[in-house]
Amino acid sequence: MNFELDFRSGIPIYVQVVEHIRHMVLRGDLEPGDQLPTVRSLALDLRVNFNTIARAYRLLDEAGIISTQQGRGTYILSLPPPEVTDELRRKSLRSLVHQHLLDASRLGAAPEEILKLLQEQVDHWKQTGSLDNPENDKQS
Amino acid sequence: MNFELDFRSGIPIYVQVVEHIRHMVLRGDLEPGDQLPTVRSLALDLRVNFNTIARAYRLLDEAGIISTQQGRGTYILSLPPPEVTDELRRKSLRSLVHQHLLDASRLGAAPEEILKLLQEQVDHWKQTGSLDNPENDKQS
DNA sequence: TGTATGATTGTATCATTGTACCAATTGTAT
DNA sequence: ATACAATTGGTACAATGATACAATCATACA
Repeated sequence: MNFELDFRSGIPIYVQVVEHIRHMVLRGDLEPGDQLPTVRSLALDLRVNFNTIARAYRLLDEAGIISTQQGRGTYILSLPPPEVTDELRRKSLRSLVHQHLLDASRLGAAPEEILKLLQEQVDHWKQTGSLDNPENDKQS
Repeated sequence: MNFELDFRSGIPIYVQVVEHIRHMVLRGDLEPGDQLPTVRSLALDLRVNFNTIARAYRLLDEAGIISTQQGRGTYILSLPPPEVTDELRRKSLRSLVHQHLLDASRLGAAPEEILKLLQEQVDHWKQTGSLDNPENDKQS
C-alpha cells in the first residue's frame, strides 16, 4: 500500500485514499479477499489520523468495494460482473483524466502544454510499443 | 509570533499580518515546516476576528509561502529559487504525464482513447474556464 | 472444552482545525 | 447626507484529530 498524499491539493485526504484504493482494485493490485491495512497502520503510514482512514473505508464499504468488520479488519469484496466493471472502467478512466488535469494545472501547466506532452509520450508509446520512463523519475 | 498591530495606520489588519509573516520567513524566524498559530489563536492573540487572520493566511497560501490545510493547520512552505522550480516543474509535469499514461494503460485504455478523453476535458476546461467534475465519478 | 484476559480490530462522539457566506462597520468620494 | 467599496465580524459548516468504546481474536490456564 504505497502511495503518497497531497496535503496541499485541497482534495480531502479521505477522498484521496478512496480514489487510490479504487484504482488499485480496478488495476488488480488488490484482489477479492485481500485484507487491507488496518485503519491504524495505514494512518501511521500516511501520517494522518486513523479516523480519516476509517472514513475512507466507510465510504468504500458503502460503495460495495470493501467489507469492514469491527474487530476483524477490512477486506476487498468480489468484483461486480464484467459489464458493470466495464462501465466502472470508463468512469474511472474519465475520473483519472480529470484528476490528471487537476494535478497538471496545479503545476501551472496550460491546456496546450499538457496535450502536447501527452501527445509526445503517446507517439513514443505507439512507436516503441512500451511505456519507458522519459529519462527522469518522480518528483513532487 | 510576537508582533504588534497598528490599528490607526490605515493599513488593513490582514495586510499587516501578511507583511509580518513574510518578513519573518525572509529573516528565517520561520522555517519550512514550522506550524503557524491557528487562525483562532492568533486572532485571540492580536485581538481581531479569526476571519481576518484566515484572510491573511489565504493570501500567503496563494503566494506559495504557506500551506493551509483544513483540519490540520497551516505550515511554512519551502520554496526553491525560481529557475530551480521552473526546471522542476517541467520534470514533474513530464513525469506526471508519464505516470498518468501508466495508470490509464493499466485500466486497459488505448492511446487514442486517452488522448480523446483528455482532449474532451481540455476543451471543456477552455470553454468554461474551470475544472469541474465531468458529472461522472464515484463507484458503480 | 470452557473461560478469563489482553491485544487488536473498527466505531462513536466530540474537540479543533480552516472555509464559505453574508451582515455589519468603516472610510471615502460624490 | 448618500452611496459605494473595502474591511471586519458572526454564524454555520467541512475536514481532521483525540479519546473512549465495543467487537473480535489470540493466548493461557483450569
